[in-house]
Amino acid sequence: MARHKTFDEREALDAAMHEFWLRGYEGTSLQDLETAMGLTRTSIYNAFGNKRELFNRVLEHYQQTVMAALLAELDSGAGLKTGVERMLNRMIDLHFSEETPGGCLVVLSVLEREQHDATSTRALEQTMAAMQKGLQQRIAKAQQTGEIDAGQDARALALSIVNTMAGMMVLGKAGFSKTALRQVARNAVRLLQC
Amino acid sequence: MARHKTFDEREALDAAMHEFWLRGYEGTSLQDLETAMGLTRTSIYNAFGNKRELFNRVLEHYQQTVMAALLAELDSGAGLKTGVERMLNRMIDLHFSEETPGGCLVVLSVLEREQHDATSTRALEQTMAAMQKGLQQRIAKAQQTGEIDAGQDARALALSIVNTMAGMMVLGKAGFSKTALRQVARNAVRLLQC
DNA sequence: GATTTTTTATACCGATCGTTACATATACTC
DNA sequence: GAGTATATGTAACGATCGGTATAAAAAATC
Repeated sequence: MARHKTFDEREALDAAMHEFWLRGYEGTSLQDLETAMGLTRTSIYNAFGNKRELFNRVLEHYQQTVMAALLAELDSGAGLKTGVERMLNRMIDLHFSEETPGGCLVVLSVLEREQHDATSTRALEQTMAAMQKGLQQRIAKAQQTGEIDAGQDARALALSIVNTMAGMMVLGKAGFSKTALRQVARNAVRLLQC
Repeated sequence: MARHKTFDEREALDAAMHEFWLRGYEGTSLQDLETAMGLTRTSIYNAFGNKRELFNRVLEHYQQTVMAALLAELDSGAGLKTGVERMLNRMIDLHFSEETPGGCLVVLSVLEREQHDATSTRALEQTMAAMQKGLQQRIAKAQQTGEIDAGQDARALALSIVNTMAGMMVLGKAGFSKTALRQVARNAVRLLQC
């Protein structure tokens, strides 16, 4: 009977996710991953295949954890504006949290697209497109209930919110303060009320 | 009497700028730079010092060329809203131009801050802070002339514009269309009119 | 033409990269 | 305890990294 793995895959993915999130794909060496995951490279290769496949798993993990938490805030129940506000503020809190590297793994990876193959790039683009479409659907629904002015362009508003999310991650990395990001978030919500 | 350099420094900087803009700092090898600049590494080292110093010169060059062109649009004379609109549209055109890599060198470099030393990081942060302060001053002036509602927070508006600029560069790299980015730009200008 | 100074070219350095080959360890069944 | 299958550990691979040493080329003056 075979030996069982002595590590927790989810914890290992968490650790790898933090490294890629902090340093980017090529900026993260196998040595960095070994240290963070507490595994040797042969164990990493055995469990995940290669660096690229590990990254793709990490991206899924990011969507299922970090991004899912953002969507949970968006759908927290008190209306779209409140949901958007809560989601943007959660992103800000996450950025300034000592438990995460700051910024966004997807945003960083999209900008480092030269380092990624077609599979990773497609996954990244689809992630952002899905966020935009999800926002658009929620805005359209809020227009039906009368919470958002039906005269506004739902797609344009959704694009602006996604744009705000991406921009905030950049400003956060550029050293702008939490107060500054909160002002950006408030202005994004104001756009929904115009 | 000494031999003269046989290359044009400005053209060399342009070429290096395109490489760093496309691939990022560590993603750009000396080999890439040699090919793009048409120089051997000993000439690059002779003229610029080392890779880090070349990058810092490239950043200055980017500010003096690409970013100066954006500011020229901002200050093109027909009022702040028109100026902001022209600047944002110029960024979009630049992103989709076949002559440039797309995205923004400053935004990319800020996100890749793990790859940069304190000098480069400070220069990058100061670049974005200067843009925000420049916008804030122009907004305050437009409030004095009555073009912008004096009740609006100039700093918050400036932050939102800078955020929009950064976000658009990310969305551009994420594969969103020119039409989509134009909608984001329009919404940013609408915020000035609220 | 010789000399000087500087530029450019070529080869090489030590370090690190992602990955693989091979060895060792170990969990589990019989 | 032996055997099997799998996990983990160690060493090494070829390639590439940024940078340096040395050689060759060339512009300009004398």
